[in-house]
Amino acid sequence: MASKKTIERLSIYRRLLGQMREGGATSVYSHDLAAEVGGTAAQVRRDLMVAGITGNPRTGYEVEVLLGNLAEFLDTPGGEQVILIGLGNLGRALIPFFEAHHPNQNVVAAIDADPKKAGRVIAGVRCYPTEELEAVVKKEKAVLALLAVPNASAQQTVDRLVASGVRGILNFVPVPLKVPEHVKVENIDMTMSLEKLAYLVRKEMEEKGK
Amino acid sequence: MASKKTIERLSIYRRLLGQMREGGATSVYSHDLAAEVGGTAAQVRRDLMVAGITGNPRTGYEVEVLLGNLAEFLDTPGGEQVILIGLGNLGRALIPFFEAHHPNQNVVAAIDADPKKAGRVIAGVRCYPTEELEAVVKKEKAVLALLAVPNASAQQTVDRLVASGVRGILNFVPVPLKVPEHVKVENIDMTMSLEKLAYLVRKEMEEKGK
DNA sequence: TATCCGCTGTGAAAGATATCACAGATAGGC
DNA sequence: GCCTATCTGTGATATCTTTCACAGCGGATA
Repeated sequence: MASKKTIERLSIYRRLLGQMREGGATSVYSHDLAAEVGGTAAQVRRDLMVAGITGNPRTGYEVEVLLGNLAEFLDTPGGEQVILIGLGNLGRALIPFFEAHHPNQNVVAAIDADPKKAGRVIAGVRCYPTEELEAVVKKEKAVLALLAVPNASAQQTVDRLVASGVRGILNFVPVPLKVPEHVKVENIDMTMSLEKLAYLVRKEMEEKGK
Repeated sequence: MASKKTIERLSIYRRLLGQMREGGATSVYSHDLAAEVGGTAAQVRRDLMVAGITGNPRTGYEVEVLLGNLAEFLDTPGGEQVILIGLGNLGRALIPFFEAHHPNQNVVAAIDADPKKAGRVIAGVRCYPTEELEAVVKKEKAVLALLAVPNASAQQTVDRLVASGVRGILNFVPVPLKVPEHVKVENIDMTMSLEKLAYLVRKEMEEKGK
């Protein structure tokens, strides 16, 4: 029912509302949120409508209530266990990043091909060798995975994750993954994003040239 | 003319074609590319059409030629200089990542608030203190920036980048940035992506439940 | 209690994106 | 040299997403 785009914005609204609450805000209008995220008020209202959230025609939305509604809509009760695969530069950087921001998704273990890393605890997360991937996924009941391995081993790692029961993969590897229908993949494609940015900037500058 | 979505896919096609060339492929059909990226053949043809690229009705597209056409369409001749702001865990991980994949965008310098890092060379990139941001942007003719600073300093850093002449920002900070019209921002919002993934997985599982 | 103002909730319209489906092209077989 | 099978290029169509625009509500005000 709710489109991907809507989910993305709801997540962003929530984060913003958290900051607004810190700042002492108790209620917001759709146009306040819109201004913060650079969208339109109608869009915000439509998104909230899709999530079944309703405000007050005179006072807008109560921040506290809205945060509760968004959590109810977006979050899985109890949260999810997340396993990190690949402890290269990027993989290691991801741990503190997600720890900091995410109460509802928890990085519970890491896997790396380098046997020297097995048994070590990196940024609070225990590391295991690749052989134990299946065992760790099952023991920790990991439903989500962060994939940050070398390109060449991405697909075979994914196959093992899927076979072990992982249902969602946040993919940092610039390779398209093949997964069965019931498994979801979200790609974080930094090199593509940088190319896109370069293209947009060039077009903008050509525009100006005319 | 070409939509953002189209640019994204063209960039992905190109990367794939590079790999295919390694694998010895000399020509591809639209449905080959489609199968690799998980799209439709019509979509691929339409994208290439938008880029003004044309194939042969009998033999498809010649890999070598197609790569050339895509480079001509996507790349700025001479490439772009990129400056990295913020050398925390994430920032440091980004350098080798982009070095590896990107001939056309070059990370030429880094900035960090920690004065201990100034003067050091990290992963081949020289680091400067924050005071020198404007000078470095100008000296290096940086047009693009990678933003990986703490949330609280994101906006003020962006203002300085924009004032120095940066035209595009790849933003890793989970805060919406305010920039003037002529500056482009692409957000890499990992925490949002993880939440989205969690949501999609939950929905999928509920679906199955019924 | 009655009036007013500015917000929400939402059908309807517009705009953007993806898919369909087929005419036309062409390499290869005969 | 002609026929065939199969692909491209692209109007037309369908679907998805955003925006418009306004009825209706509800608190503030007097």
